[in-house]
Amino acid sequence: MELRQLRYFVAVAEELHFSKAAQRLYVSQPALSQQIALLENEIGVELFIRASRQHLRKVELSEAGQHFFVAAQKILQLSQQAIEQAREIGLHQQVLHVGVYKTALRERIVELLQVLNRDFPNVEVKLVEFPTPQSVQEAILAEKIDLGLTLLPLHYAELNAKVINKGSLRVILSQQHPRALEASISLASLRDERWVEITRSLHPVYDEIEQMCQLAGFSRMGKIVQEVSSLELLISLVEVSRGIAFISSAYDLSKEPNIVVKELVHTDDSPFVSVAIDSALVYLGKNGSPLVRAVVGGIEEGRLV
Amino acid sequence: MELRQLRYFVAVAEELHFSKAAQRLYVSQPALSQQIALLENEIGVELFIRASRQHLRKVELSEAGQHFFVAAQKILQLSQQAIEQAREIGLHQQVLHVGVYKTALRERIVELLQVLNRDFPNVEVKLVEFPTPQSVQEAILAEKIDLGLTLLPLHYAELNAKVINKGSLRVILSQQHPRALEASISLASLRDERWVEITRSLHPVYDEIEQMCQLAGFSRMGKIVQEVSSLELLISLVEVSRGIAFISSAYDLSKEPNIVVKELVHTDDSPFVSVAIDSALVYLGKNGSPLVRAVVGGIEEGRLV
DNA sequence: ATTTTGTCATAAGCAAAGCTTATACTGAAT
DNA sequence: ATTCAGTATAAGCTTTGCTTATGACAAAAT
Repeated sequence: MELRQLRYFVAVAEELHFSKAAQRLYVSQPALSQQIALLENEIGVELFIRASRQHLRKVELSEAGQHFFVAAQKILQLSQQAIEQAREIGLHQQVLHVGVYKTALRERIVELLQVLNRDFPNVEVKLVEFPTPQSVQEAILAEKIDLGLTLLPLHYAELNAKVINKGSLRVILSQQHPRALEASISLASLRDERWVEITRSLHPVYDEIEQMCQLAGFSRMGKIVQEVSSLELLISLVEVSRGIAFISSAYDLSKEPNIVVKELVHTDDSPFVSVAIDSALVYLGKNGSPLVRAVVGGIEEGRLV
Repeated sequence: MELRQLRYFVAVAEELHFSKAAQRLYVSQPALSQQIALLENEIGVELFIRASRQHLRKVELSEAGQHFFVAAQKILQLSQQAIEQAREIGLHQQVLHVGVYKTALRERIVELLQVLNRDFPNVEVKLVEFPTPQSVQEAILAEKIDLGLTLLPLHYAELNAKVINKGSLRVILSQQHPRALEASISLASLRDERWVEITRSLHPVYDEIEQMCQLAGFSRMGKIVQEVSSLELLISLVEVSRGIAFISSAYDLSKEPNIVVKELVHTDDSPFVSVAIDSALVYLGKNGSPLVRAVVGGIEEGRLV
């Protein structure tokens, strides 16, 4: 018997529905059925009375299943407590320095802080802001911070990354822009626009974007009317219709009143290779502290994303 | 976190020694180290202070590890109780009919009964004896018994088997036999002996043995001075020096005062293909009851063998 | 001091377990 | 009858865990 089977069993017992429980557990329904069957075989007792048989429309707990349900809940609860207790003792008053790329990724930052607060309540988290994605990575190498929340790609082989948000490239326009009301926008149709952009040296994927445009049949060379050093400035310039701009979907712009965000659509006459702008947790590959590894591992389990 | 990791952790915490704990768990030491490392990573806390560092000669529990140890024991105990409780409710007053091949396999029978008594105390076990290995299998097919403890090979495709004892062929001699004191015996050196044997129709591997002898360069044809219908009689005849006989290592003959058991040894001038006489639990492949499946599964886990 | 021994960690390859997609089955509703 | 909802079964693939072999490191022995 394994705890996974107890987790699965409890989910089914609560939902009284295999498919729904499977969804909740983020696994397929057959995987769930299989694990429950294994559990029942090991115990030698049917825990559920299936919907198919017995002209029932719902799954029901058998008598043995009802008792097992209570026991399983208790075991899972104790397991969780055991982990938390060990953390409380072992990580007492530890400090975790987290470097972040600007405030722009604030959605992710908030989620990360919530998870840390829930799972590692005794760890003190100190946020440190950095101006560029790469500067975050440098700070990790220099061991000034334990963990970084920043954009890929990685610039150093010594670093590991766990992607937490698969970002795609979007276009932002001023509300006054003639195309602000169009439902969809293809890349090729932007060939004659004027652009604002982050300075190339600060830009993680400047060249990749140019490449993408070339594939769509045009170049932004000479059409970038202004280069700026910060995202805030970039957004402000788009707001006042200085030009339009590319921006990652990782940024939440819903609170910018004069900005319209457009997804780029693939069309037959305008196919293109999209540029990935993934946000990720970055940390030292070797000699990572147990705390950092636990945090990184826990992120995926709690399905932050 | 999984229960396996807790089981491993408790073993190490009790032994304070990775290698010894690994032995007790029937796994290799690296597998154990790996699982403990995974557990520590998930929790984010070192549970042990390793022997290598800190000039200690023993592994020690860290402060967090000590508390986790108590919790882990409790969790494992509750898990066991949950299974037992479910069995008590679900298998209440069930009867398990176990067919066995004679009393000859008595060692295995005793072990099986002990396991059943420990893990399924509410199940009433009824033993039924059969005269031949095949008759046990027939009784399973006819659903007269739920489970059989008998010798391979299987005679019906509908049956499944779980080997619990890999038997090899041995030779028994009377204590008066001229070779009774020899340390080792090769098959080829038995070419001129006189044999007693079980009647061919009752014998599971009569032909295989003849084949094996042929490979060793001789035949028993005409040298079998008597065929009998029971093992007891066979042994008695060997005792009174009527001849010698092959017998499976599955049988315990230590209490037969006038019998000497000899392992067959491979030598360069007497190589041979050994005949397997494996004892196994046999049961219906399809539609096996949960109880039967749990029993068969539990055997391996408890390492009956 | 150097070698040997004891102990745990690491590495690489392999076997087993679990997961996913696709499909079959079963009773109920239309 | 036919469709629908819900679960089981099957087949293939991926991940996990296990094994054997090797490395690192400190203590004990020579």
